[in-house]
Amino acid sequence: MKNIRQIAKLAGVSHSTVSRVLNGSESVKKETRERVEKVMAEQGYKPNIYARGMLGESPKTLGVVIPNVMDPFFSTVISSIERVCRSQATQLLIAEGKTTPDTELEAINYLLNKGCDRLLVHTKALSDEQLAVVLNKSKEIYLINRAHPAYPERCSGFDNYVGGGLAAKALIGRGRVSVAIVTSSIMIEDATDRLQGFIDELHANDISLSKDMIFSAASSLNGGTVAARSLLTKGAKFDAVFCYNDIMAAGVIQALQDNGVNVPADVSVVGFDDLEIANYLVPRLSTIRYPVAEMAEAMTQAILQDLNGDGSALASLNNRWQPVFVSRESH
Amino acid sequence: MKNIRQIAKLAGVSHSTVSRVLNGSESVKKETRERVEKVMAEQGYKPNIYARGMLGESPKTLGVVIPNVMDPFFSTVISSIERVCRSQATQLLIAEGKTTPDTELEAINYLLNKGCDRLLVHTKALSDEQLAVVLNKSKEIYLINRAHPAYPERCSGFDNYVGGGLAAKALIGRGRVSVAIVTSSIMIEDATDRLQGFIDELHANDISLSKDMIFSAASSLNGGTVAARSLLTKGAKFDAVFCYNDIMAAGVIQALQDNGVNVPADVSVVGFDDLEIANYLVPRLSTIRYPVAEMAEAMTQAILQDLNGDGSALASLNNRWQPVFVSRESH
DNA sequence: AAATTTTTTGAAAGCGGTTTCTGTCGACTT
DNA sequence: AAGTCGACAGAAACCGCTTTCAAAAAATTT
Repeated sequence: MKNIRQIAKLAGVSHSTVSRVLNGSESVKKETRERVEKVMAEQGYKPNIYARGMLGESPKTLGVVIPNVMDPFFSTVISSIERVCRSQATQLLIAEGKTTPDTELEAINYLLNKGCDRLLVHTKALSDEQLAVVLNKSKEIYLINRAHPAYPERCSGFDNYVGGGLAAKALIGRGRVSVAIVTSSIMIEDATDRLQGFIDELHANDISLSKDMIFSAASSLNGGTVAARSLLTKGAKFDAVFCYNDIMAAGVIQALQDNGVNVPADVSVVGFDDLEIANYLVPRLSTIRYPVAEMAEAMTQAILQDLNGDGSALASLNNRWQPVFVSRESH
Repeated sequence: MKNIRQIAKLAGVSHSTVSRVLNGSESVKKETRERVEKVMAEQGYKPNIYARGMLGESPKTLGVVIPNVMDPFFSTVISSIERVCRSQATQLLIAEGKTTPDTELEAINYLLNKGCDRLLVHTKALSDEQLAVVLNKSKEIYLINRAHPAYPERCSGFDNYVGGGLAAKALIGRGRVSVAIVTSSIMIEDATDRLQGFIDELHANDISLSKDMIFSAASSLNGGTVAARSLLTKGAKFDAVFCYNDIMAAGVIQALQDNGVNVPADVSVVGFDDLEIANYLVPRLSTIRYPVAEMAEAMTQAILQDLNGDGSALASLNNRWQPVFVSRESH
C-alpha cells in the first residue's frame, strides 16, 4: 500500500499538502487539490487508519463474546448492544464463543488483543473457576446472563429459580398434576436453577416428581422432539411438560402432535425465554419471559457510562432480573 | 491514558524495556520484568492499539451492512460471514442499515470511515440509482442478495422469479386451483420477482388469478395474520396460499387454524426462504429454499481472496443462485 | 513599483509503540 | 588477574499520518 509521501511525490507536492487534501482543508488551491485527488484515485490510495487513529482520542471499543450469532436468543442480545453502542459512538466487536471452554477463552483473548476497552461476555462453557481467573486478570471484563458469586458487581443475571417456580404455578393453576420435564443435556447453571425452582414449587404444592420423568436432550428443536418421543414411548401418564426453553418446547409440541396428543387439551406445555418463535407456534406457547433485550441494553448502557467516567452507573446495575409468566395458549 | 514512556519512568527503566516486557521478550531480567508489570497493573496501562497497528501489515477489515441483526434471515448471513472472516484473520465490522435509505447510507459511510478494506452491503431501501452513485464512488463495495444491473460483477443475487415458479408448481402438483397470495407491502425487487414467477407459472398451467386475491401486509408474523384474516372475511374460496416469506406464512397458518381452517387438508400454505422456523411450525412449512448461508459464505470467501491478491475469485462468483423447493407438511 | 496582506505550500515535530544497534556489567575462562 | 562472552538495558530510528509554524508565492493596496 502506498503512503502519503509517495502520493505527494507523484503529485509533485509535499505530503502535508496531501494531508490537507485528505482532510478537506480550505487552504489548498483548487488545481492542486484536483491534481492530488487524481493521483490518489489512480493509485487507489487509502490513508492508514492506524496512523490516523494514533492522533487524538481513539474511539472507545466494546467487545462482545456470544455463543453464536444465529440463535434468536443471542441475536436479541447483540441487537440491543449494537443499538446502544451506535448511539454512544462506541465501536462494537463481536466474536463467537461457540460453546466450548477453549473457544470461549480464545474469543476473549482475541478481543482483548484487539484493544477493546471493555468486554461483555456471554459464556456458557467456562466454569466459575476458569472465569474467576479471567475476571481477576482483566478488570475490563463483564458477564451478562450469568451471576458469578465472587464478582457480583460485574454481572447481570436472571432469576432462573423463580422462573422455574412460575412455570410450576401456571401448570398447577391448570390442575395439572402429572408433570414431565424436558431439559438440556448441558446442565449449566441456567438449567439446574430452572429445574430446582420448578421442582420446589411442585413440592410446595404436594406434587411429587419422580426422577424418571426428567428427560435430557440437546437444547435444540430436534432435542425437544427426541425427548418428547422417549417420553411417549415410555408409556408414562403425563398431562404437562415443562421445557428448558422455547426451542425445545417447539420440538416437544411437534412430537406430541405428530403422535396425536393434543396441546393443550391433553397436555400442557410451557417453555422458557419468550423468544419471538413462541408467538409463531400453534398453539402459541405459554412461556417464562426472560427480558434479554432489556438486560443487555441496561448493562451496555452502564458499561459505556462507566467507560466515559461515570463510575456510579455500574454500581446501581440490576443484577438479578425477575421473570414474568406469559400466558398464551399452550398450557 | 498513560503511555509507554511514563510507565518506563515510574518503573525506572527505559521505554524499550517496557516494550520488551509487553512482548514477552526473553531478555529481561525477571525482577525487572516483575517491577514493570507491577507498575503497568497499578496504572491500568494498556498499549495503544493504533500505535501498534501502525507497524507491520495492518489486518484486513471487512465491513458488513445488514438491515438488522435480529432477523433470522440476516443473522444467518452474519453468521456465515463471521465464520469466514475469523478463519481468514480478517476483522469484521457490522452496522445496521435499518430499512431507510438514509440510515443505510449512513451505515455505509460509517464503515468506510472506519477504514474497511471491503464492504458487503445488504440493502433493501436504496434504489438502483442511489446505489449506482455509491458503487461508482467506492470500488470496494459489494452487494449481497441483490443484483444491480450495472455492476453484475460486484453482486451476488438469487433467482426469486424461478422461486416463485417452483412454489406455483408445488401447489399445482397438489391439485390446488384457487390460489391466494400474501405478499409484503414493501414491494422491493424480491417481492415482485417472486410474485411474477408465481403468476407466470400459474398462467402457464391455465390457472387464472384475479388481482383481488393478492393481499399485502407488513412483512412480519402479524402482517401474515392480518392478511389471512382479510382473506377469510372476504369470503372468497381458496385452497392455497403462497406467502412472501416464512415469517408471514407462520402468521397465515395461525390465522387459518384460529378460524378452523385446517392446513394442509383444507388449504395449502407455501412460504419462502426456508428459515429455521419453517421446521418449528405445525404443520412443518413447505417452502422455497433461499441458500443465504452458502451465498454469504461464497461471496465473503471471494471478496477476501480478492483482497489478498487473488483477483480471479470474484470473477468466477455465482451471482444468480437457484432456489429449491423444500417439501414438508403444509402443502 | 514597492509595500503589505492573504493564500498556499513545505519543513519539522510529535503521536505511542517496535526494533535494531550499542554499550555496560558481571560471570566465566585460562 | 586479564580477556572473553552473554545477558541485559538504553538510545535512536522508524511506522504513516496530522498539525503547527514559518516561508514563499500570489494578490492587493498604496
